[in-house]
Amino acid sequence: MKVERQRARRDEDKEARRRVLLDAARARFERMSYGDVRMVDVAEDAGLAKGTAFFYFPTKEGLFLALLEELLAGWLNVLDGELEAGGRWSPARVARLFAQTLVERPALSRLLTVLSTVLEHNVDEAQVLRFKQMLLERLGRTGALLERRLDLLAGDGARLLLRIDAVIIGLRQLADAPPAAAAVLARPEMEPLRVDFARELEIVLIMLFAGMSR
Amino acid sequence: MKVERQRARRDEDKEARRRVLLDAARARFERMSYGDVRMVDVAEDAGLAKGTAFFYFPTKEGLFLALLEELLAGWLNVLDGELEAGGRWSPARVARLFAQTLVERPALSRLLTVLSTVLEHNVDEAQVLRFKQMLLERLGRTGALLERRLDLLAGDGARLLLRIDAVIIGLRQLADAPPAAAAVLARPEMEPLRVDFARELEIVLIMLFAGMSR
Amino acid sequence: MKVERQRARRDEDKEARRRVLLDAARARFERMSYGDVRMVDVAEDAGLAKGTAFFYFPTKEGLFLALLEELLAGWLNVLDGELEAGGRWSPARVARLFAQTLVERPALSRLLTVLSTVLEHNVDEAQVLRFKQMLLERLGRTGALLERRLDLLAGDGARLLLRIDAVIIGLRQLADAPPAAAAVLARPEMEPLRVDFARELEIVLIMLFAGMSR
Amino acid sequence: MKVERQRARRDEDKEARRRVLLDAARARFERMSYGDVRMVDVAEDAGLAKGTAFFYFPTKEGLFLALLEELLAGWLNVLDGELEAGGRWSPARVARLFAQTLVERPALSRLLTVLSTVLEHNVDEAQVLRFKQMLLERLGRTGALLERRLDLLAGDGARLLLRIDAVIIGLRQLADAPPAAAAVLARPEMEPLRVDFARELEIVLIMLFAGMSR
DNA sequence: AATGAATGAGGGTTCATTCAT
DNA sequence: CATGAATGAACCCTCATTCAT
Repeated sequence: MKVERQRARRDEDKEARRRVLLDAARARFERMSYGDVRMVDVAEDAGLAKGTAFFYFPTKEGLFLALLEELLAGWLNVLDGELEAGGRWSPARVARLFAQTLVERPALSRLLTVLSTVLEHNVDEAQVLRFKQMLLERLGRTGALLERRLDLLAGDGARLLLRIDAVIIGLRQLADAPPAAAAVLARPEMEPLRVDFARELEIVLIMLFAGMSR
Repeated sequence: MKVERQRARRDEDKEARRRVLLDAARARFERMSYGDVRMVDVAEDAGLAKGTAFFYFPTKEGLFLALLEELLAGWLNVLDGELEAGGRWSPARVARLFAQTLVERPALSRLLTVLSTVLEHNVDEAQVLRFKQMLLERLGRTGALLERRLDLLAGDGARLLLRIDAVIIGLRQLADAPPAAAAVLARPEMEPLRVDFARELEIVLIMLFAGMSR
Repeated sequence: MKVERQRARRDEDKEARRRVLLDAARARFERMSYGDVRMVDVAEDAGLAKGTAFFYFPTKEGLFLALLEELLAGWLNVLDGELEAGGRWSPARVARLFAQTLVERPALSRLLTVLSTVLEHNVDEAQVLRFKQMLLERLGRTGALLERRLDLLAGDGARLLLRIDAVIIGLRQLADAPPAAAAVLARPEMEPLRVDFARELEIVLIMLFAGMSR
Repeated sequence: MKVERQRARRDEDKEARRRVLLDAARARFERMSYGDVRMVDVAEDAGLAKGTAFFYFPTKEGLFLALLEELLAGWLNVLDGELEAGGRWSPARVARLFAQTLVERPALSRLLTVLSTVLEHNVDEAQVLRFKQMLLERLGRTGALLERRLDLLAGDGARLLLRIDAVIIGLRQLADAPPAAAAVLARPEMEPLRVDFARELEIVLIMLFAGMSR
């Protein structure tokens, strides 16, 4: 029990600890709901004691907000990379890009879902500010690429991304049915109410793009 | 202390009890978050004891799911009434109709937000079934009207409504910023991240409609 | 585990529950420090579940403040009874009365010790008010008796009782040495620093009385 | 971040470190309760890292016990100086001396209050022994002066000081009302329960002296 | 000596839900 | 039906202390 792990003295070591914690948090979150993830478990998965986790992240919300920040930035990086790459871009291709990359990142869309309902509570303004600033900047950057690829008016890109965000959040919730709901939706007659996240996202995005083009 | 209130013997009396409970629940929910609403308070607002509330609604989630059911049906009724009424219908007018009627029903969109994350947990399958069946039917009905007013293909109406649902959920969450987030968003440079629910909903719906027309 | 005890419906039954909880609290407190007493244990000693204890007392502090209130009132009752009884009263006899009755009530003086440091925190003003009002009234009553028995000026009785309270608190703390201190005090040369609560209280009270007489 | 501060090699340097820590501890303690003072803050106020503080003082209790030791010795020094100085000494003058010098040292009386309840826990016997020996000796010295000034029997001085200690502790606690209690005491009718530390101490000491004189 | 990561015990409180009366 | 006791799971975070570096 007293097996104290090697101490992280250097900044890079500390960064490594954050990494492990973030990874552990994501791993758990991918298997269960936010509420079911317990800090003790995340810490232990990371090979640390409970208190140590709080040394690196001020609160549970802070930990997951940081995770969201990371996942979001990573995703936007990928989007940027793709969008910058040459080739012909149709709205459909853009939509597919969004849908596919998101399917590969289930934790991301699910975290977006709890951002305003959970993560932004019990986190100090400073961290929220940092998050929003990152968001603002990245929305601008990716938005600009979108404007080019979708032939939008200047400034419409970021706005569109915000709307895409809303659609992601909404569809994710519709698609993630709890057990009881899933059972009901399994009935044949309920087919019209079933939502396949990726498929539906792609469709709605295409609709959105069509509606936004000049 | 032990003054037992009059008992509801007839079905209509019992129905009245449910009414009062639902109204009390809505009133509280309009002033605070779902988590902050306590069953004791709802019961007492309704002039009943805590235990009695559980006689009429099996769980807290059940109570609010019933409330959502009611609000949703009421809202769709209004939509139906409007959409059936004559006059010329442009996508913009439909969008405005949705946005305006929703603004008048803040509890509705906020409940939609917690439907899959909260309400459908801890509720028996029977109630979920009832809810979904109602939803299915109403989506069909209102969907048909939409098809007419927006000149959609047969069957697209219900699908569109589901997508509208997603947009409502997403925008509502983006618009409802917790204190810390609200403070950050108040900064001038954060303007691009601010979301006005009604305004944005109207815009997105118009985009959606445009993208869906044949 | 689900052995639900009989429910206290009538007020007298509820009063009985409070009794049991207060007794359990006192029993534990007599064996250990305030901090070491855990609510779970008190509840279980009382044959109740943890949550039930909080039904009867809002906080741990509230429970012990109620206990102090009771012990204090009981003690003052006894004092009143004795002081009212005929006979000749010398300051020494009064002092002895205080000392002896307090020795029989170890929990009382120890609770007085934590009153302002612990109990009056985390208790709502209403309960504090109730306590202080009781104290005020009882100080007046017992104070009047003291005036008669010690031949004091009118009004000096209550004031004297407050001072006695201070002395009780101070001596109790000096007398209750923690292990490490007790070990040191056991050394022969430390004799001058040892304090026997009852003995010392009696002496100091006599001094106080002497200094207060007209 | 890793800027190691200069090391204290010579004994006088180490002594200086202790000084700074004690001063920092007192400064914090004067602004908040013992429990609210955090070791990290004390250390940082002293320009040291948390761990370093524990190098100079084994425990938090140890730090504050050392502080009490110092304050107490300083106070007794002052008392001695005054009592030794010529002039005529009445009990009232002695009482005033105690009260006034204590008012100038709020931390002292408040620390006396937590001596047996907190400080003497979690401190090794050696430190307690040192403290008690100092106390014993100083009580003897100051006691002797008191005997002279108050015309007491030989040996009564130290005993009296112990009793004064008790009175200080008790009155300090009665005088320091927590918020809720302070609010209640502010009511006009509660006047009889209000305690002004200095004023009351002076009075009680005079009573004590009167009661002790041969 | 100095540092600051690492540890982990520690506990009161809320509230949905149940069920004896 | 109504009531309101009774239940008990659930849980984050602080902070004194240790000790690897």
